[in-house]
Amino acid sequence: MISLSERIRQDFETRILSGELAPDERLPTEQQLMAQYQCSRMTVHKALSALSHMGLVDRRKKAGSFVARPRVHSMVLDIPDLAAEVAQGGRRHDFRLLARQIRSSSPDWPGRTLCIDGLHLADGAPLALERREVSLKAVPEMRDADFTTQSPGSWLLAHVPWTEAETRISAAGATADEAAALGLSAHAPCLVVERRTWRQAAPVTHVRQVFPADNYELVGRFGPSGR
Amino acid sequence: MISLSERIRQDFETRILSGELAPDERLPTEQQLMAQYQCSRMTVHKALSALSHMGLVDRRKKAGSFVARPRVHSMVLDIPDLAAEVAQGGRRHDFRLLARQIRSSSPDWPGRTLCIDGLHLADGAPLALERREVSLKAVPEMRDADFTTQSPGSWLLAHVPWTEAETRISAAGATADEAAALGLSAHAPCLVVERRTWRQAAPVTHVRQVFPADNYELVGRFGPSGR
DNA sequence: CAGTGGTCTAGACCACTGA
DNA sequence: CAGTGGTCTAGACCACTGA
Repeated sequence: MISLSERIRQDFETRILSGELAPDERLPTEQQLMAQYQCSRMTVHKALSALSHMGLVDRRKKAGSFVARPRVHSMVLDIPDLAAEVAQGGRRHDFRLLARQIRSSSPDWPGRTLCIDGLHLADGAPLALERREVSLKAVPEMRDADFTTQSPGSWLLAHVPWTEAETRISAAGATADEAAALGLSAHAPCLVVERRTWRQAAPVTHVRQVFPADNYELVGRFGPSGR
Repeated sequence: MISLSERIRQDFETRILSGELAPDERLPTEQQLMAQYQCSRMTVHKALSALSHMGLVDRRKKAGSFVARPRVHSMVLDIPDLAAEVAQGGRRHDFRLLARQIRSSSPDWPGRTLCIDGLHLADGAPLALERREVSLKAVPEMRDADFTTQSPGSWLLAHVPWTEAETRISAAGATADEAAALGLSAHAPCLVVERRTWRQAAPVTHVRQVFPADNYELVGRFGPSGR
């Protein structure tokens, strides 16, 4: 059973996405909607406020509420932990540790950092090559963690609470080292996902994951069915 | 001046992201927060409800509100129209029409489709190669549109209201044709952005954009600064 | 069964801003 | 300056579910 405010929100979402309400068209005022739906102002306000938050409606004081013009496709992209994502697809995930070293302080990284190279495998086949730096100042416990069974990403997800993150997605040709580790020919096209995370403006980790093309893609949706 | 409910929301966001409140830790009840902030229940409810919507907090009846465990990094990726994005970066955008034809009905596309090949240029340099199919059944007016000045993407954004969309991001080596059009060597790594859009479950357009690697990247953020 | 969150009401005051 | 949306209050009833 959905709430009345959710029904009002869905009504207008449907009418906007169907084109019945065109961009720049004015929606009824909250007063009119109160009469139409026989409910209090807070209930219609919640519905219109949610549409405004979604970017489907622009609300302006005195002027009213208007169907927004589509400008960008803002897409919600879920980037889960690789181990979780592979497991959800019903495949077996393994992480093979390739190298591990501790580096001293650098301009980018105050304090010592743990540098980890590893390979993600899905059902035994190479999925992605990962190079990660972790600040031991931010996460000292990681020095003694074991990555033969658990990937550094999974470890961090389980041991470090919420962080701020920036993700960059690009393409690149595999370097000689990357090609060798992934079983590709040199310069083979790859998808590169790079993520930096912080806690309180202090860097926690920086990871670069290289996926052979045609082996991985990111999918995002926008629309009423998508939520 | 921010509202009280927004301040409450930010207080808890900060405390969660800083780690002061650890995953699974219980937050105060709405009753306790009413006393603490000297406000009504609706005000604290709005704040906690927003945190729940953001995924930072899990709320369960009778049990209470708890800091959520980080699982995925859901990242909001804005994929604007290329012309608008280039212009925003202070560069000049041009679209060069390479081919245009009308195809008859196919299994994938009921009704005739308009097929457009073109090249996006930023300050005169190739930015992306685009191949697009548009359903003339859904958008008959497009048959007579002029794409020497405006790209098909900009035209659609201006003439077709909200759609549902699915975006896929992957990497691929340039085909011979793509390489020639973009001035690359064959098999050069490229970022591929593919988007399908619908209105009322009827396909509107399908576009595949190929960006030379190192020429383009997608950036998304998660965190308190990001909103 | 009692505590908690989800929703709603009927009112209020206010800031903003377009007619 | 009057219409509109933003926020808040003090209450209510209810569904859910863990102690």
